[in-house]
Amino acid sequence: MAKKKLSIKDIANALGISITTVSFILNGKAREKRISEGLTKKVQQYIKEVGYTPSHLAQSLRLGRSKVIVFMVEDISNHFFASIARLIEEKAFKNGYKIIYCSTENETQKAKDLINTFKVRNVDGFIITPTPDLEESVEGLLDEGFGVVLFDRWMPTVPCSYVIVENEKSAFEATQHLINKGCKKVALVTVESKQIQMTDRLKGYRNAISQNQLNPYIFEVKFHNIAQEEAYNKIFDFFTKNPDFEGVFFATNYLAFEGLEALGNLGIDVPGKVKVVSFDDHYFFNLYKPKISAVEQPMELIADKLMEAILHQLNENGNDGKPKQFVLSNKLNIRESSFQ
Amino acid sequence: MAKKKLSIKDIANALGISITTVSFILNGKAREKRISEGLTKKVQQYIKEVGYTPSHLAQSLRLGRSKVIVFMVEDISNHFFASIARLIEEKAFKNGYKIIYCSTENETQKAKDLINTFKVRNVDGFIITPTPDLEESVEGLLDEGFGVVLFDRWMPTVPCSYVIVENEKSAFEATQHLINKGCKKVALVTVESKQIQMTDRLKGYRNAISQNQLNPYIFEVKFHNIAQEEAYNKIFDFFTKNPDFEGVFFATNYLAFEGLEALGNLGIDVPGKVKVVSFDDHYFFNLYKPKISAVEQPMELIADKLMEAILHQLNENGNDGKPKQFVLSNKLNIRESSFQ
DNA sequence: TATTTTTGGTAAATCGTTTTAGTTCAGTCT
DNA sequence: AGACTGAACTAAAACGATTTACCAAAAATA
Repeated sequence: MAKKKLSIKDIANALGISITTVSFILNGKAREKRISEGLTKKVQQYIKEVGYTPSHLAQSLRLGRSKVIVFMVEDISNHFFASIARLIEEKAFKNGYKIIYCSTENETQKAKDLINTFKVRNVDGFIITPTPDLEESVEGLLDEGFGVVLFDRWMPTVPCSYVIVENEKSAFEATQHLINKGCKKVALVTVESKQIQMTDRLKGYRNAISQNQLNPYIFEVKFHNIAQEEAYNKIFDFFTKNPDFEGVFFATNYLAFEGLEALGNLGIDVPGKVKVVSFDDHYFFNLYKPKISAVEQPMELIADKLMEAILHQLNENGNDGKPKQFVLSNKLNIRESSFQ
Repeated sequence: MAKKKLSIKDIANALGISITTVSFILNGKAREKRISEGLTKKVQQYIKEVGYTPSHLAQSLRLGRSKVIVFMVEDISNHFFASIARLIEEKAFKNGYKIIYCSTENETQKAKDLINTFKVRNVDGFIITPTPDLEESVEGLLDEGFGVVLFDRWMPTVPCSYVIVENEKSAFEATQHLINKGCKKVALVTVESKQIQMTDRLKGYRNAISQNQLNPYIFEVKFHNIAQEEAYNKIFDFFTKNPDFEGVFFATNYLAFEGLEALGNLGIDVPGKVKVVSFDDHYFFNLYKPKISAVEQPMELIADKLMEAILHQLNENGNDGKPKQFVLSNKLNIRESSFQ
């Protein structure tokens, strides 16, 4: 026996007044619109009594904004993205926003399709980890007045808000750390990707290597959530053919997981023979034996800044039109057991 | 220069016909409503040309359904829930639904608040991992005609659709496996919770123990995402005081992670001295040395059935009013290295 | 030819809000 | 007394769709 939802009209009828009056009172405009205090109290009382709440759908239609933000990431089941999702959700909620999520699998076409779908659905803003070649779509969104904030990666050619971390600097530090610990032959295992967050990590590695007059050894893997096994096999191969490394810097934690398994199965002692550092810290790195050092991204801060940036854009008044761009610092968590 | 979004009225005006006609054509009712084929084609052509798509907000308001499903779990950043989220998202999308997520932190009040918020927002359905004492709220949702599917846990007193796994059976098997491997003193480490998914696992453990005429050793930890350290400390304490166990069954993977770390730090050999099985398989159990055996839930199938159940309820025609209740089988992944 | 049926459409109500532009009535000013 | 002011509300348009009920003209039937 579904209780019918009350509408503002029901309230107005029940009290014998007009819809307009109720609406004014609901929106706190009673004073301004000269509704008498007596009536105001009476209406508020009645509303509380019957538990009326306005329809957000109708409001959205009327006001042209839906209070929905799309959180579009590479893969929502990925630990990093899921954690950010969790933090974002809470902050969004506090500001009256809901979050819809979707995963692009880092496929440009899928990202474009998703953007189109949600544009139509009257969402207000997008938080996006852009896939390759998404510049046009993002520019389109901005042109059409949607809020957009990129994260994890950005687009040098698009003047858009973003929240990223110091990939190059942290990759440099991680590599330098391996070198400081005495590694002469230090490899980088990274994904085959032209995306800026990856090329920056590559740059950081290269800089550290060349500043120490060492030779770079770069191994790129096609990495896909689906193709985990392939990644493992490739890394296994790599280590089989190059057993003389002393240090490896993994550009993502998933690569590190596969790499550690490969090293383990090859019977290579970590950290005795090979020392390891990974980008993107993970609960497991602390649990694993030996503990693995890693670059930790400031999750809470990322989420904070994402919210700040998107709210800034969605706030008609506060929005000065300028994109907000944040570059945050990471923290290299050194776990000495991986270097003893 | 924001392109103004086209409305059905714009289309009608541009072609000098009525809104009604356009609407009929859009909804594939041209034949039925006797719109001539010529005009139909012309309108379709024009719509394609200018790229018009109807406003979902307006449709929702008019039709009373929003094509939004809320995915309300204990914690979206948890690997299990995030993985289900990922699968659900895809399936929902294919059926024209969007997913909004939120985390309850397993707090009853927060869950109730979220339910109220979303009821008001005109969502169509809820997929929920219920917190304790949520019966009334869920009954309320059902009364008001929302689609509801519970998962991970269910409520014996509420006739609601659900998708769960065979907790008791798998816990039995896991415990029996430890016993088969020669463990005489087998402990259960579980969370302090009256929720059915946990009490079922407890039951399974008890059954296996008593069928083998052994003594049960049950240790309950207050577990909270936030209180990880506390869990670790308690488990550490437990093992310190009871160093003579031969087998431990962890009722969740997070407990196992903390437990393994504690065992490691105590210098207790796994699996030499203590053998371990965990509920809820995880990527990491395969990576850990030694590999850890675990009960794997059928993620893909869970997501499938969740979608099936919720769509069944949201489908006016197909809905026979009966709740769909699925109890799925798990798989015990035996990783022999943890038993050698 | 007069009547009915079919064809091809349209006007207007509706969903639940917000907001602009009034309206009514009592009191004040001159 | 007549004009004006302000207080306290309200009617109606708008947001963008769907759908019921209706209509005019042409075709079919009697």
